[in-house]
Amino acid sequence: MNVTTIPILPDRLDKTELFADLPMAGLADALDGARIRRLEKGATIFSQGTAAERAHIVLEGRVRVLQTDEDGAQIVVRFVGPGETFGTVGLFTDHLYPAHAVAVTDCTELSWSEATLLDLMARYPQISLNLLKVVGSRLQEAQDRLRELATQRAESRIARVLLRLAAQAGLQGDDGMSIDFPLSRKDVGEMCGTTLHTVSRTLTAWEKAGALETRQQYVTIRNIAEIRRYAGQKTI
Amino acid sequence: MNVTTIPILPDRLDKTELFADLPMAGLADALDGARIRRLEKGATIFSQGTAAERAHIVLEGRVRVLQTDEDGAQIVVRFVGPGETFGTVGLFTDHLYPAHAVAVTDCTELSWSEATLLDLMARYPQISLNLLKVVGSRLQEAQDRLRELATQRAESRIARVLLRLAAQAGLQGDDGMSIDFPLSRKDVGEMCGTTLHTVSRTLTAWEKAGALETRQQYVTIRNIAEIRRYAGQKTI
DNA sequence: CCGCGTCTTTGCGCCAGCGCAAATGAGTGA
DNA sequence: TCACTCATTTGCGCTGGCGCAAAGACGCGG
Repeated sequence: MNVTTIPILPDRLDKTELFADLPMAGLADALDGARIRRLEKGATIFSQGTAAERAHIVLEGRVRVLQTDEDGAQIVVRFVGPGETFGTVGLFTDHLYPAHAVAVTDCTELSWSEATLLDLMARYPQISLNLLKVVGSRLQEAQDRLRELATQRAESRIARVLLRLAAQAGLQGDDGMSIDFPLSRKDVGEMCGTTLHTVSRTLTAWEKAGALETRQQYVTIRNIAEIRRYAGQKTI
Repeated sequence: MNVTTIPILPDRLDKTELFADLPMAGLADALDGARIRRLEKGATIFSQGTAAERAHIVLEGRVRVLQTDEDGAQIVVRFVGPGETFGTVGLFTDHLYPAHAVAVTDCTELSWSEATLLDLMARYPQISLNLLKVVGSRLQEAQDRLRELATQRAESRIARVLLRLAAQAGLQGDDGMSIDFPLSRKDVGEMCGTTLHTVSRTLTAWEKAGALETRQQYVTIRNIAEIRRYAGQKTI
């Protein structure tokens, strides 16, 4: 391990979902068993259906997690940002990754083998609780999305995707809140069960209404209250 | 506690998702802290948005878990059967039940207070692993449903709901596999994001094709291969 | 055995948004 | 700077299945 990075890391681990609220010894042990990697934009971290052997955390950058079905249809499960955990569910179920993970930007990633993680969990039970909280929150979010997809129209689902991304990865600037990673119309469509065409039409309309601004692959929300209005809109 | 029920229960607890693979002492401890209840058909077990204070297991009968949104739109999250856990995610996230739970048939239910469960988890780490497996599986299933809802047509989603229910609650009879609890067209619609009308039309068509039989609130699959065919069907 | 509430079926019209297609614009590597 | 690739926009026609409405069918309680 690189001497210069060691002093920084325990502190950063403490700010991750998985290792929050651990005693210092636990952070040190966790670091000890970690593998650290730099990933270039576009790199595949793991593929759907392959053996799930490691638990992962993003330290820097952004990772897209997506599922494919037999017909080639894709959905974006989520974007994973600094401090967030991904690729762990498979360790506790069928030992297969249920999705693909790809670096959207250059990333720094930490990971632990299954044996190391189980050992850490046995020694520091807080990790189990953290993991339950993570998986539980993901489940609640998935169920919210299911309800949206089943009951809301495309426009309001698109608005909700933007709000969710802004909450997770929004940078407040003086011209509004911008989402800090490249996000195509196709990504948004695959996050809310519609086509890139519908997303494009909708965003163009909102841009004309002054609620947001877009550059290629980037979105800035100018008027978040307006977006909330689109999101909350009844079917009527 | 009733003397006659005690000798039976440790054995049955061992067959639940949550307490599988525990040492005998753990089963006894778990039983010790459990509250057992009989519930009549139609009884509400907990309501969405109220404080989540207990973890639940169905011993007998069937429970419907459903979510409502502000507009009154509903979705059925799942049907919970014997041995299965429900209402636990809230304990690890925001301490609110994320859904309603209602007895579909007369039920026997066990439950544990949060403090008791945490204490059991500390003493028997296997419980944490079991819980992670349960929540992880639910998450995977939710994500599969999301993908279906986003990419498949109504007919194939209806077929998949039937297959899932048959796998979970199917009784093999000589005339086919029947789902062992009352299931209305509305339930099916709310499980797969369509209306009871579309479900009715679709099931009628399948019944005419000889793939299944329905009585009021009950479905028997006569030809499961045919249903799989409907499920796997491309968009074309 | 009758009445009533609930579940189910079925007809009909309509429209949100998909599928297809093509043009334009932005970013990148040589 | 040019060529090429990928993202985005926009037009147009079509249709799955929703919304509405009303008429059976079932089963339960009295």
